[in-house]
Amino acid sequence: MTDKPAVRTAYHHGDLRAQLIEAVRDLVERHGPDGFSVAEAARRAGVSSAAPYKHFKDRPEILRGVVSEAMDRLRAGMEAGAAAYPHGSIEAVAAVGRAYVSFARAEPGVFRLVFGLTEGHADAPDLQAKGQGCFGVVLHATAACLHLQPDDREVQSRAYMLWSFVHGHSFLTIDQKSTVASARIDDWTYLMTVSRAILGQPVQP
Amino acid sequence: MTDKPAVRTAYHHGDLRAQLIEAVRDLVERHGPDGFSVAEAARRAGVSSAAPYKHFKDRPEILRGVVSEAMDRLRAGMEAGAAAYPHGSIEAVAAVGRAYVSFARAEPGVFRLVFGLTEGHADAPDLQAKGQGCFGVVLHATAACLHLQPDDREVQSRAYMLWSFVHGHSFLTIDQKSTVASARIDDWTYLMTVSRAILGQPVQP
DNA sequence: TGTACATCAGTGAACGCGCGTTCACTGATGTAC
DNA sequence: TGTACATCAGTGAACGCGCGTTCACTGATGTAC
Repeated sequence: MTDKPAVRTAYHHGDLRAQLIEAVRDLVERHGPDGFSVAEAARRAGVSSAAPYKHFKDRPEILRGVVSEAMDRLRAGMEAGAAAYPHGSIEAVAAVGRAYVSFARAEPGVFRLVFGLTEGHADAPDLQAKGQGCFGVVLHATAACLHLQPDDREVQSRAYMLWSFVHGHSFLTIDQKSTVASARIDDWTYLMTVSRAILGQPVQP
Repeated sequence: MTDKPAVRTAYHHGDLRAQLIEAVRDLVERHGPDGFSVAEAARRAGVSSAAPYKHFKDRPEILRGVVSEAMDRLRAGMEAGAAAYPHGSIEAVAAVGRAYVSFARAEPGVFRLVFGLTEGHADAPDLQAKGQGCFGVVLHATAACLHLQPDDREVQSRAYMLWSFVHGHSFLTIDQKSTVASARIDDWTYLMTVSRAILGQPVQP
């Protein structure tokens, strides 16, 4: 009950909490969203199987920790993508999508976990807020491109279309379903084509 | 080793194999892709926990059975969707997408399983073929709409775009992520808008 | 600087549980004569 | 039609396993005086 924030690095272990999250992240990556156990994560962090319970209430809470951390990275990637191109350009929109797809490709297990969280009910307020934050990046890039405000109906619906699209492509890619369509083109051409198709049409008044 | 095909309905149990698949389907629906056990499925079917092994080699094989059956239904739904509108119309394309989204909404757990199968490695040839069959429905509707052949590059890439889109929308819907975008419009308007955006542009020679 | 004390991260043993899979078996069904 | 036999779907008991979680504990660290 001190007024110090929870900085407290390097206590006994160092930073077990962060190491557990990293261990779980890795396990999820290797064995899928449900392919991890608290025991295995503890083993990897070099602690007893009871130690994790000093940092997390139960198994789902650990999963939520992993998701939270992953969403931070996803958002950072999307923002970096947008920032790499002129504000308001279609390229900036496509780059946000590219960052999304890259994340999915780099960490398919975690990506699946982020969007398939059923056990640790994903309706936790902080996760909900982070999701909103990620969509906000798409929303702003879209708004800038259309010269409208982010809360405009037209912006909302076109941003959602882009999101659906990129989300679907991400999943099909990591599930290797995209090989079903034989004539594949590269990501960037693809994202630009779709962004143009969705943003390039006249805005209805 | 008789030359009879494996018809053999109503033996001892009746048709345990089908009942097990149905039980697992239901469990996956209730508890997610990994939330089922062979034991629980057997219990539901009213047999001992060893009985399933007379019909399936192991746990993953049961899952593959569920996926196979689900893909049959998905394809049938898509074909029915296409058939409900004039051949070559944009409506027919949108209707294929609508069937896909409906399937995801009706059976989110199974839908996730179909596309996230990691354990029972989804590269089984029969499942691969069924996936190809589903995409074929999109491909044919797209080809008819563009007055081109299904193996045309342009058709392939536009069909894949449509698929990405519908696939993403399906996932976002069942994950309730689509509520993040506040200004939601109804499915049909949405599917028609996107189909037009993707198919309505001039075909490059 | 030194001492006494409070804190709390991590221990290690234990629990009860349900699981996947195996095994030798039983007994209903289909078939050949 | 009746009998003998082969088949094989389903049984029930058993196995070893790893899991999630709990509990009383210990001992290193930070802090107050």
